[in-house]
Amino acid sequence: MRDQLTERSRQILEAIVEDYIATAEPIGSRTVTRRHDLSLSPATVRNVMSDLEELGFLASPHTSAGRVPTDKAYRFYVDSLLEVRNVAREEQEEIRKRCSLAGKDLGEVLRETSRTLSTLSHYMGIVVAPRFTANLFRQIEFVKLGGRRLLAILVSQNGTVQNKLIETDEELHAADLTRMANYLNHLLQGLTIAQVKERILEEMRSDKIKYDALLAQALRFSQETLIDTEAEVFIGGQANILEQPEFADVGRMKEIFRAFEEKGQILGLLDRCLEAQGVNIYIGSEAHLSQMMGMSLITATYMTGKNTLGVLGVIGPTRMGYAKVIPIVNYTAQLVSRILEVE
Amino acid sequence: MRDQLTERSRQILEAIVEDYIATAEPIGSRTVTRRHDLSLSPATVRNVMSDLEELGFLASPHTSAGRVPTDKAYRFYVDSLLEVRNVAREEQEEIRKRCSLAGKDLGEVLRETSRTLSTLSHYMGIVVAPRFTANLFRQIEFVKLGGRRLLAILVSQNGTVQNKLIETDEELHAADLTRMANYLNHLLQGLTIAQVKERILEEMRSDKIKYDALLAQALRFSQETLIDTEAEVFIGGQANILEQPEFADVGRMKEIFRAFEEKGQILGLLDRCLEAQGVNIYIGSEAHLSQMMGMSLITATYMTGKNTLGVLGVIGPTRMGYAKVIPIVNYTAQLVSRILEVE
DNA sequence: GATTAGCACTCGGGAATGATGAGTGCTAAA
DNA sequence: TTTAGCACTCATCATTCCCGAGTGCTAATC
Repeated sequence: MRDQLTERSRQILEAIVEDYIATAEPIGSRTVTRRHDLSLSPATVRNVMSDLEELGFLASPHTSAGRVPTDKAYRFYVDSLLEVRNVAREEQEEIRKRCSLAGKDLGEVLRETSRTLSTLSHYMGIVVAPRFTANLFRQIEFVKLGGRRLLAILVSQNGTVQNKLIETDEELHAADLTRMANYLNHLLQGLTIAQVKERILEEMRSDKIKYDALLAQALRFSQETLIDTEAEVFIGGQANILEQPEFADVGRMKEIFRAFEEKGQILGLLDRCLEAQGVNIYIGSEAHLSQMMGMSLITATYMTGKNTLGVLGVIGPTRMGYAKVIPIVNYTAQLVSRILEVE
Repeated sequence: MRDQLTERSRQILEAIVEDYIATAEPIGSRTVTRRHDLSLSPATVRNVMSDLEELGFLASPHTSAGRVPTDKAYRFYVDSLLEVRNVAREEQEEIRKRCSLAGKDLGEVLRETSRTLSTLSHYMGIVVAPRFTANLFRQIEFVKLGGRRLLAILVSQNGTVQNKLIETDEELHAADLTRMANYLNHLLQGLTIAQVKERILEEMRSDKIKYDALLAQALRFSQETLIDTEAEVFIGGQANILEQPEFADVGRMKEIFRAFEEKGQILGLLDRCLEAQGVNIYIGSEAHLSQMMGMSLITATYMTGKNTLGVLGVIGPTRMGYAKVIPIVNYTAQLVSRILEVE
């Protein structure tokens, strides 16, 4: 791909992409020569631009309106042209301050992180909370509520809690509950939640269980408690995106907001980012999602040690300040990783 | 107030309010005579409308544009003119289906309730989750995590859970934790959370405590666990409100979305609704909130027995289908009450 | 006295018009 | 290969004009 383009076309393409990112207006040949010192005449630039259009890097909204980068152009720009900046001191400062623990619980930190991503980028910030499954099992407790209702509380190593209301067939004694909890805590010590699930299944098939109805019940309860709830997604600063001129049109805006109200829609995409470690970029059509037309997604995974926990990032128009946003996302991910490390 | 107006003015005001609710366009004298059979000429209607403007019920956007109801008119309409409809069978059906428990936890139910309110009304649905303080204490547990970190888990009668990560000065033994939990569970049995807070303070001052550092610590921990987190607010169907013509303007819309991103802003208003039992209506300026200009809020409290738990409702433009929305809000509140009753 | 017809007046919104300017593609000269 | 020149396109913006819905006032009518 790189060699289809001469050095000169590359320069011109870069100029157009950057100008368009800055102004959101179609770029004409004269504008290019005026704003960048290429020592070329507009006519020459016109010829080059015509070639670039032929190759699919540029498109014209109408005959006399200059040209606009395509998704392909942004992709080329991000892959080959972009010089990633550093995160400015003050921005580092702000991220660190706003994403700190400071007595907040995990949910609050992640919500605030999504907002921070949004204010710094001026687009939408997005954070997917760690899947519970990635955690280490710590302890399970049963609390008797009124009647036959039971609350199972599952605590993981890092202090996240999952609880589940269980309706039992018959009333259970406190002593029974203690026995069940002891049994499970012993059985599941030190495993990841994913392993816990397997161990429960194994144990259910074992002989020992066949003769002890109580333990069998304990296993069923713990299994029920572990039913995976949908991953939590925090989307921050939706209002910020309204500043962008591409959403001035109400219809477009309505679409966007509908899309993000159903967080599930975009979760599949984010799951894909979760699999690939590090920074991930989807530009417009690359996401293969109709709601993402004209939008780009920049994500980075956050992790403790070598365990990927979750993913966070920024969603904005394809005309996005990649050079600025990519390092911000990256820096934030690393910071969140460090915070959860200490946890 | 009622007697300032003759029967005829009342009819005309009602006609104007209803037409305006239906069309969102300023209503002129001819329109009134055309759409409602009052057997009056436009000229007469004009005179009446002029009087109504004088009295502050109507306003004209500009000289030749018909008239628009003021907040005062809506208030009068709601108080004196409105005939509250019943909730349609299918709507009852939908509310019941979507707000059912069906294995969901409380948060999910309330979130779905806010969405349901939104789809049925075409405005924004809003639900404030029960304050933890209103619950009955059931049990407190301490779970040791790594190092000096401790997780306190507080369970209420109805199965809601509040947990808090606590950093201790020195490492505690499991036996100590059990003793602490036993002490607290015994001490706080049967109290409401609000009472629990008081009891902890009392106990801290008692003599017994002075000679038992462990119990003193237990009290401190429980106190920390009880620090009230902000009430959870679910706002559903923000996108639905974009259908309304009054938000066609992007600037207005941006304002709204910003206002509701900071849920805290509106929480004060909702708290006021919480105090008054039953249905509450704030029309435009009545809320004394700049963000609520041009918006109305209809709420109803939900409760178990005689305990008010929380509040739910609908936010939309002042030009709102009160006759339809009020019963929907009311019905939903009753339904949610019933659901939580069984809980 | 209340109601209505008539009339002059206001004003926003939409259609028509035209100027402006940014931009293009093509051709021929440098 | 590059560039100057030129004819052409088209969105945008301001201007103008007209239309219609609406108003307030006055005088005639019930």
